Amino acid sequence: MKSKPSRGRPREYDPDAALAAALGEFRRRGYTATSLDHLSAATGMARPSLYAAFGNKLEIYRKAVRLYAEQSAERRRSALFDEPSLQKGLDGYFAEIIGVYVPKESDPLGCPILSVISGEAAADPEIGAELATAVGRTDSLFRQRMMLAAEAGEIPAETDVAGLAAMLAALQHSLALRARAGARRPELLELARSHVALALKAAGAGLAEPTPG
Amino acid sequence: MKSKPSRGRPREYDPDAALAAALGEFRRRGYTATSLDHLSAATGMARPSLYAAFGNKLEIYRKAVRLYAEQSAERRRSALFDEPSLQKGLDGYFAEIIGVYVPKESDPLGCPILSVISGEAAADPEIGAELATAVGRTDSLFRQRMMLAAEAGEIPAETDVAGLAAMLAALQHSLALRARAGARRPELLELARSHVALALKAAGAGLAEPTPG
DNA sequence: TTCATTTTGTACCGCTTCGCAAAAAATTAA
DNA sequence: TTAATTTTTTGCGAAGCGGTACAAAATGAA
Repeated sequence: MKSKPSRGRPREYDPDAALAAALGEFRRRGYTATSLDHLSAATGMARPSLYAAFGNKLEIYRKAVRLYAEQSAERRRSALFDEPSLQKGLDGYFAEIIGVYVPKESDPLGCPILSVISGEAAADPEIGAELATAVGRTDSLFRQRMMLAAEAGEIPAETDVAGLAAMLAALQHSLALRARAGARRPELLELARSHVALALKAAGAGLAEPTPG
Repeated sequence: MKSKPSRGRPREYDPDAALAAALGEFRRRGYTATSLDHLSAATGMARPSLYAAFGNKLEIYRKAVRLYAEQSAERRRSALFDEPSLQKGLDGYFAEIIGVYVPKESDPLGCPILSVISGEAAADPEIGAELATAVGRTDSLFRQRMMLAAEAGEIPAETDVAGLAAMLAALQHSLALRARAGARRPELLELARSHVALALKAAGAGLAEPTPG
């Protein structure tokens, strides 16, 4: 990670801005349908510059996604873990997610990963691995939160933690898909609220006595 | 729908078999990444024949999907509605779904609709409409079944039917995605079982007294 | 000034894409 | 046999694809 190579012609683009613009193209068009020319136009970088800076198309996508994930991960984690109430934490988490899946300035675009590379995942092992990693990340996030909830007595200790976590992951998968199919924020927010409420009801949240400590 | 045009050179292909082969290509490669040459090789039909028989790429996909939907719809409907027990009906339905999403002879491929055109849905309005239609079909299927269950007293009459149906649709969306990410049958079957169990628990199934009539 | 270094812009590579025109082949009807 | 009809085959054309070679431009260092 060289910080500032002082020699040579200074670059005219901002790498993070370029990656953000690239991700926008991928989200709108899908992975395969996005060409290097599209990326070149969206970033303002000539194709060779793009290649020199980030690598080939898959690497551009991966770097763009990594940047997006890093930028949004903290907000999600905070919504989920810094809120004492489990229900409020989940509602906040999904509100955050929906805000990304349905950008204010544009049509619903869904998830930059789930909604974009699902079509290519079966044919390209590298893309398949990318998708599997994303799914696994969500699963483990929810499992962590559910285990904490079980320890804190927010849900009964005998709850099927993995099943409950999977049920919440399913909500996320469904939101991504519905956004991709054109659903708007109010519809998705209502869906998330009722799904979370039902999931917590299934877990027996509120029926158990909180354990001290 | 002309049945048997007796005149002219007889066609050498079976239209339904060709569409099934085409759908296989779409499922493996994704919509955009599947070229007419791929379809030509898979069906054994030359590109102009393909074009003359089914139309352009999108029409080929649509016709292939319609054939698939017609062939699998009856099995799903039967699993869901012909089984008196709600839980068994749902378990049978999802077992059926998982059988399609993870074919025995090949790697997991996911849903021929949800997993294949998600990437293109935001850029192409026609494909977006195709995806929205598929999502809506699943929603209405589950809503019908839940309303019947409420009427039959299998779940309390005051149940949030739409929310419960959406929760089951979310399971289907999640199964499609997980299959696309490489998940195998046992994992998905276990996931479906626990999701259905939790959903019915949330609905309060079994806690209400069945109403006669 | 001169050189080393880095980014940019032009032009091109071989290959694939979708779509179609036109001819050849295979059949039935007259 | 001849004509009419339908499908298959061949081949093309204009455009697009991912990727790269190479020279021009812009900077700091010597």
